[in-house]
Amino acid sequence: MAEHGKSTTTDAVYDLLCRAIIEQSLKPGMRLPEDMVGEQFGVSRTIVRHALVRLETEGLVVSKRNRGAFVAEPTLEEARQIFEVRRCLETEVTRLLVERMPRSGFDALEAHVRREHGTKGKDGPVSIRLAGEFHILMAELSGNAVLAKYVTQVVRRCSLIMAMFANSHSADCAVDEHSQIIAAIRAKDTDRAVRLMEHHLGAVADRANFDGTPDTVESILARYGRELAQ
Amino acid sequence: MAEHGKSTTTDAVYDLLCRAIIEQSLKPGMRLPEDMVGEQFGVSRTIVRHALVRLETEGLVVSKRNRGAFVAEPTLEEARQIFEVRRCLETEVTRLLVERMPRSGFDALEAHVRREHGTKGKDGPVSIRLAGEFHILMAELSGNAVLAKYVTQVVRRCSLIMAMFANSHSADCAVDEHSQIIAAIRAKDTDRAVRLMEHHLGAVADRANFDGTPDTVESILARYGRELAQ
DNA sequence: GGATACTAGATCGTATCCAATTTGCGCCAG
DNA sequence: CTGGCGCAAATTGGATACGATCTAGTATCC
Repeated sequence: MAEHGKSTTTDAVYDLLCRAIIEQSLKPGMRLPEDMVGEQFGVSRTIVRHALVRLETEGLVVSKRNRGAFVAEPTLEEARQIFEVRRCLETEVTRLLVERMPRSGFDALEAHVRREHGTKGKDGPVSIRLAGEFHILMAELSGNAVLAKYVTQVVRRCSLIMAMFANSHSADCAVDEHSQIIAAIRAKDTDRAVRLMEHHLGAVADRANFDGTPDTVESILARYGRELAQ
Repeated sequence: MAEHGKSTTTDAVYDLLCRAIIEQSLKPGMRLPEDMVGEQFGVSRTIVRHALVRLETEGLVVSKRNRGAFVAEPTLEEARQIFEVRRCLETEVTRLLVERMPRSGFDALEAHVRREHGTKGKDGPVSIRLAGEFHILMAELSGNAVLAKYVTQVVRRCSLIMAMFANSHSADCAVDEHSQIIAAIRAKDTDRAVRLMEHHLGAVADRANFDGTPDTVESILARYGRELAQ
């Protein structure tokens, strides 16, 4: 977040942890002891704490007083709230893009969709991350940096949620929906684009089996099992 | 942000700095040397840096590499973007409140409006803060904590912007608009409530003389003057 | 007068220390 | 064998000192 200056050490640690969490290398609920993290990355505890503070303000980790930091475990209620905000923000992004898509915007979006197709059927975490980055790219093209930052945060938390709740046949089918959204924006059809985006996000949320299915016993036990296995 | 634990020292420093910035005791562009801040509050630089990291991620301060932290000076373009996001988020809050305003919600809102009336014509910074807290209260009543957090951040940055750009007859006239919004929500008139909210935010933005007037020479000089006077 | 080199000041990052609190274990009583 | 009590270990929260690094402003030289 340092304005123009090169990436500071804190930023590097933050980025690494961020990616590790989103790709589910660090699983939800897992502890992040400052000593261990600092030792692994070869930095002091101070830096790790700074990175953890940032991750906490963005909702990817939660820290319990005098107990340390943990990878966030969003509850279903939190997940619902996050998706609500995400729908709100991304429909705005869609509206803005219909109005003012920058010149090379469509090229960038279609290039990304091609990359998504490349990982079709491959391992889940990476395709979840790529799917999220499509939405982040859209937000950045909107020209509103503040909006893009919030979309980035929300999409990342959604990636974490998807990693927790998603069924095996995860987010692949969404790639076609991405293409449709691009087409609607290109056609300057605001209503259709927003409707597609809402449907897309609704589908993503459904795929994470929200409404209806509350926590099953095995999912809870699986989570506790992971924590134990740590 | 610590979940249930008591407020840690970092939180206290963060809150103090936050209020000081919003009430414009710390003026935009002012330097925040870690030594000085820590000395004034009686805490070590470690704590101050944590608080500054949080304030930076929320956009209230910017830190330049090896130069330290400064109170943010939003440009007009940033201000425009922030207001765009704010309108998006707060119309969503309004829609949600029409659907699901909690029981004691109207009492809380009207009590706040009365407090705003109490400071009518008094000093600007405090009434700017109160006006902002009305919107934050609305967001909290929406029942979506994530949405409320983002609204809080955006409103705070708007308070900073208002403090920078607002003319002398600042935000007092907005109190009546607050009452009208409450009435529309109570009547479950979504369209009217959203329209009022958009008009209200538009009026707030106008009051900060956005569109049309770019930076005047005197405002720029005033800012540099403040920085020099530091 | 303008460009370069140098010094002063601050931050960034590290290492180390102490205090507070939580956890987990053992011990003991019933 | 079960339940509660208390103590010790581990970890975070926080403070301080020190070196490295970068910026800014000054001084110098052409």
